[in-house]
Amino acid sequence: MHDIRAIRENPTDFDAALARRGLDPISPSILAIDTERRAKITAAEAALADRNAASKQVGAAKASGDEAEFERLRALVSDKKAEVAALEEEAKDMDAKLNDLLLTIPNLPYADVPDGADENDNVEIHKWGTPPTLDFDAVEHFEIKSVTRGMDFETAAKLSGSRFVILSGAIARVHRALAQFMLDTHTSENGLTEVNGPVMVRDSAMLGTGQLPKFSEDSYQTTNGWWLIPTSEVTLTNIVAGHTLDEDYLPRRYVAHSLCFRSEAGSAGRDTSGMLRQHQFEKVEMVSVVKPENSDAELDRMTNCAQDILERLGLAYRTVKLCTGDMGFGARRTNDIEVWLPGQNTYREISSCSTCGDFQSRRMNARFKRTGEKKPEFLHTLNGSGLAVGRCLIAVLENGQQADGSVNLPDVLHGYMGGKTKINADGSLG
RNA sequence: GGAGACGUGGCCGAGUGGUCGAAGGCGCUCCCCUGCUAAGGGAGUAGGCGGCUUAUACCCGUCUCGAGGGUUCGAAUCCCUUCGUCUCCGCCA
Repeated sequence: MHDIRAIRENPTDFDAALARRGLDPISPSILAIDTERRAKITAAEAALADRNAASKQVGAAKASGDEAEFERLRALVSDKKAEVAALEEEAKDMDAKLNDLLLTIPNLPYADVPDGADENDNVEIHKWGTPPTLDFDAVEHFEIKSVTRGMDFETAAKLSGSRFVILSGAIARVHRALAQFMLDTHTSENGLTEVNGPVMVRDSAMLGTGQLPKFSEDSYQTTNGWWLIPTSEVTLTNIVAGHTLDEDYLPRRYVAHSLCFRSEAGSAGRDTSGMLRQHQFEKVEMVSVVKPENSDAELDRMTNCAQDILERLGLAYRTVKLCTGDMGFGARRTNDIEVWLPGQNTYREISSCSTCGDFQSRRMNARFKRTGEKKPEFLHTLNGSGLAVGRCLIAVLENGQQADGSVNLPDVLHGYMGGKTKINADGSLG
């Protein structure tokens, strides 16, 4: 949600920033609505002021017992009623019109975000580790001999259709271990507060973080109107919706492990094999709520938290700063972390860390008040995966694969695996 | 699922049709007094929107007592809808 006053003051910069996202100038139509809106408000309020003044005199006349005057004023106020109602209606319509339009406009990229059309224009800003050198041809995760039995797409399709999977045995265990490892690391080492919250939310929550009104097709909705969250960013960020926080309550840093649901409309044909892109998946999500002056540093901190998980797992990755054309709706700047997948012989996204500035907090009306200051200010919100659990499973399996079809597990997971260190070629733990 | 109660400012809590954006208390800010492990006195203290403006400073207008709608000349106060909270019963992981 954009500040209409900022647009009013500098429409040229606003359009220029949106142009970097490939959008046509929109400030003229916004300002036209805004101008009319303000004219309507002024007119409606003037009429209201008249009515209120007369109404006040009605009370005085009644109190003094002047019945004739009372009746006269009463009629006057009554006459004003229709006029006021009509003007208020118009003002409200224009306000809604402006609001509806503003809700569909994406966030403005920060100046340092590189221009570009798609992922090919993203800029690498960090690289860690070396892809494993294998003396055999690496295969994709679902082709690894020890994995096939515990990763069943056919049976899942029978139950639910495509883009679902049933994990079992050692694979399910590694998947669970990864989620626990991530949560433990973030809470014990990185200072995040663990949260376990709803995966079904109202419209207002989805509006707050920006999934609605534009992207309703991307998510699922229950018959009674709840949305299945596409990410627990929705749950975590909306914790502060509608609140005015004390300055010393900040920063808030949350982490949650949750199911996520995505329709993947528009992804037909992409990543159809394996469990890279599912309708239902698990993710450990981080959300930070901070003061404006701290959000840049917070994005670095959050990105480091996500990278830290991969480093502890010993997985090679690179971090890219997304270009304007590849950034999500609500982001001002986004760092994607891409993990090396030997089976695909490339880096694939496993985390996306974004700062939204005050874009979401304006939608949610989430503010804070500085000590001693009168005016509340909008918070800054950030979100990032830390990490996508399913994709991390893929990475662990592909990077740990051996010539005989077994998989060596990262050291940090051994404690979560009852001391087991590998998945044997037959699928058992060893 | 059934029955009932309730939703007021940062917090607690008065207020059942007009003088209420709203008593009182707590908290917080400033000032005074006092002087040592404490207290006393005074003042101030909601937000949104529109206008004015260099201004997120004043000032003016307007809206907001969970939200939306209605009755009325006029609503925190009456009615309806809705969301939420609590209590009892039922059911249940």
